Amino acid sequence: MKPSIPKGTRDFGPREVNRRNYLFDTIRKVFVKYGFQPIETPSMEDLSTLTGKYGDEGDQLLFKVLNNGDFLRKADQEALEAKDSAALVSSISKRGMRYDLTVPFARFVVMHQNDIPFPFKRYQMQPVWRADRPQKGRYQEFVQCDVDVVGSDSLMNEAELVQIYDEVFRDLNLPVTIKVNNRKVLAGIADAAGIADQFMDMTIAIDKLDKIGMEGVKDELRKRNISESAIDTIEQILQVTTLDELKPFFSDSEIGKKGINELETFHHYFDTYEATNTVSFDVTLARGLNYYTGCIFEVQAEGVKMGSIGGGGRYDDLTGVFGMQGTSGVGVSFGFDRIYDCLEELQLWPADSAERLKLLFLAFDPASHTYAFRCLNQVRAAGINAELYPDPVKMKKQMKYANNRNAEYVVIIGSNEMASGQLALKHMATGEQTEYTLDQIINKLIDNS
RNA sequence: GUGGUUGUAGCUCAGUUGGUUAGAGCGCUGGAUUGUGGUUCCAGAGGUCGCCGGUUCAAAUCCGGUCUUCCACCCCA
Repeated sequence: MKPSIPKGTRDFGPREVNRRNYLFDTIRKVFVKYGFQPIETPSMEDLSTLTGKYGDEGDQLLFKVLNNGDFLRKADQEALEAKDSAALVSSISKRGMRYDLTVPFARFVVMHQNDIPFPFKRYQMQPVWRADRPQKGRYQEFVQCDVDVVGSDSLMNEAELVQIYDEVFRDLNLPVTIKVNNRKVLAGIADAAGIADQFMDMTIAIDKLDKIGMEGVKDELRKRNISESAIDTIEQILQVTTLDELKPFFSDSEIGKKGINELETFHHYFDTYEATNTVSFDVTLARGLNYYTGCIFEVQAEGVKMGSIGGGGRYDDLTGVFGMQGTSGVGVSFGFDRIYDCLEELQLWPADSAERLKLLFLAFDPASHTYAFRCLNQVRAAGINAELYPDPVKMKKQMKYANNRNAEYVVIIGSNEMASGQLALKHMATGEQTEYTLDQIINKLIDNS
């Protein structure tokens, strides 16, 4: 048979994995510096944990795991008869692949509430799965790196999370824009326009401003049955670029005022930090997931055509659905694979991101091959990563392997070297070759590593 | 989920209105060079033309289906 892998999934070779590890390490280092602790959760969750958390579209994108055994016999026979897939699902699938890391985290917090300290600061870097139609930067299996704080209402957390964004992308040399808004400000806009009941329709429309422009947004609002007078108000508000300009619109909206107040408090903390990247208030930022209730964030890479590479915000009561009321959380997510794609496109990989082979031994004949093997063990005992070409074949072939492995040094051993104990150490990049004893070689490689 | 797009050697791609044995560059293997890689020269291997079916004397080429890729929606990381 011809081998293949499912759509939207990828294999990663040594080159990719080395680079992915560099990216993991860079992100993790910042998470740890800010005091976050790692957790991991299973790839599968009970389907009941996942369904209904991401809206109707999200539910459709959930990968469901078929029950084992004779699942059709136990299936809902009515639904089966009627070919009603939606109704059938719950009787033939009790598990699903996780869709993000936030909902499993909420489940984790509730299940382990007696074992974890609050506020609980956790990070998590694991794959998630979505049955989306793949495109560039859009996969069915991809990794998210999440940091969340649960059990603290302080806006200091928001400030720290944006700092984490800034530091990670600074360390990666990837210039980004971090957009900040607040869900309560959006509610205030709906208030000001007198359409509080059409809040969702309004946010969906204005979220598209970047893409379809002001006229497009107005059309979209009309399509969603929003009145002309409300559209006028919304249009005026969308021109706003600072919090102060926004205030007059919210004179009668308590929630709007609260939103502005939260953003001001956020800045009170955040402005003490010197950011490398652009951090800007953006009234049009809405973000889809409906569980956000406070500040919201989104990260856009500069100079790459790519969807958002990160997003997050505050949710006042995410653990509520699992029976733990009144616990607030705030968190942000890094779109690992999209960031990888950006770094790839902009060629931002550090030169040493690949774990290169330090030293490769090459031998001319069987006798020197065994001799080289003894040398190899001494070198490894000193902690230097090294290999011996497994057979004393033609030197050209062995040298070629050294090139392919990107070996930094080779040591060539034949009868002469065995007799004198002086080994030829060759630096592959320069071609320079000098004779040393094995001890000298070990010292030299330890020094410059 | 809707509409479109793509698929030919390991990789990047040619391939005429349907017409002999499907090509190139790079890579790979061997040799020039019996103790030294990246350059050069020579030779060689490697393809069920994504898959299944149809039309035809004849299909990489036309038609249908399917899978995959990418794009626009939708949504999002």
